[in-house]
Amino acid sequence: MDIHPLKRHIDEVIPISDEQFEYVLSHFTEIKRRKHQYIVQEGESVNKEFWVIKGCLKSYIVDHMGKEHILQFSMENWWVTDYDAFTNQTKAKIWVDCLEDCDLLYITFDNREKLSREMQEMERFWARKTKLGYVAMQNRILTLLKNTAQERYELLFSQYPELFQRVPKKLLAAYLGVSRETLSRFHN
Amino acid sequence: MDIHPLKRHIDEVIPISDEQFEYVLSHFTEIKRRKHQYIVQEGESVNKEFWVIKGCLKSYIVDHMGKEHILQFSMENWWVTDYDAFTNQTKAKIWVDCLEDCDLLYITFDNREKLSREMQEMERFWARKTKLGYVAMQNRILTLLKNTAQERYELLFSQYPELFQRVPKKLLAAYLGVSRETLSRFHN
DNA sequence: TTGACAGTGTGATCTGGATCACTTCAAAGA
DNA sequence: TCTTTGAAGTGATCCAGATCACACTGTCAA
Repeated sequence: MDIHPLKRHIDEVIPISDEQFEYVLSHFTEIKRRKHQYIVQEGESVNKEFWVIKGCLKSYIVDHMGKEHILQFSMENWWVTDYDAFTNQTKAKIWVDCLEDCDLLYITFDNREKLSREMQEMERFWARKTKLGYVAMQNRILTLLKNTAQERYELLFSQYPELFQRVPKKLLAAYLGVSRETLSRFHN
Repeated sequence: MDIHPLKRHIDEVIPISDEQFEYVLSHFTEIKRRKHQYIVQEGESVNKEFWVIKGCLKSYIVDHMGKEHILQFSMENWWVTDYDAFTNQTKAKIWVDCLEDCDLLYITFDNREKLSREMQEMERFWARKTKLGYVAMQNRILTLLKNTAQERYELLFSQYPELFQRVPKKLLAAYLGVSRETLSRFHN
């Protein structure tokens, strides 16, 4: 019998029983979104955190020149929302939209708080996820400080080769902080 | 009577009783370090997290050209360690050293785990701190992607004017990802 | 008192990567 | 089918910021 992908994901950090997982899952809602649809829009309040069952999304801001800067790509098993707006319950400063048709699970802010209070396992699970995210952000800062554009490109390629199959190169450029023309001149 | 600065700091997030705080504090140790001394060294294992009572420190890496890249400055009321090494119990990839004589409190990894298990308030306190740190890292990434060197300089100045009094400008340059010569030509 | 060494400023030059302009190709819609 | 739109490559030019070189000042230790 199939294990739910979210259970498998949680088990990697903190093993929980089937009963516990059923309870956890009852706090989530499944939704489908099509390519080009938004799940977070700048200026709106954000009371959902999403988990990607299937698909690929981008989180980004648009600067005053109209240029996109990508904060994160989210594929299968990734969590995504505007964490600033979500954790501080303020208005979104970023956009999150689907690069492909997506199957998603979401949990509301209130349900997340509730689950965290009720189950120390989930509190610890999310704490651990946030720590790992923090470290990942820190490493990205270091990469921006110490590596050239081409080195950053190659690092991304070695870490997430599947991204290069699924995402247009101009978006990779917007993630790496390079122009699409310069990125197009790399490697090959 | 004086409130302990760490209690004041925790209370800002989650109010706790004096008795609870006494218990929390019993898990910390106070130490003093002089200017130029390290509290975290690359290659060593990291089983302490520090809280700054007084002083100023820098966390940084040294790249293959011998150039310093600063991840963070830590002043009064800041937490600091190599979080990658600390949370994953691996070897440090960064250096942390004192820019001034420092008074510090530290908690060991085991005591932190213990406190988190025993007091949901502390688990929540640290969870919240990590989330705020995550958001701060994210904003720094966005700044590196979308702002010019001069804009980053001005943003830093408006956010942490006291840094400019306490820290040599070449270190601010190493934090902002600019050469010290270029930084020296900004503003005045 | 006298080096030696930070920290800082500033001119001159160089360069990685941005910007602009155009082309080709493929997929999507009417 | 035709047309429009987006992805991607590439040449030509430009520029923010790096690098190199040097000067000036203050501090600290022998």
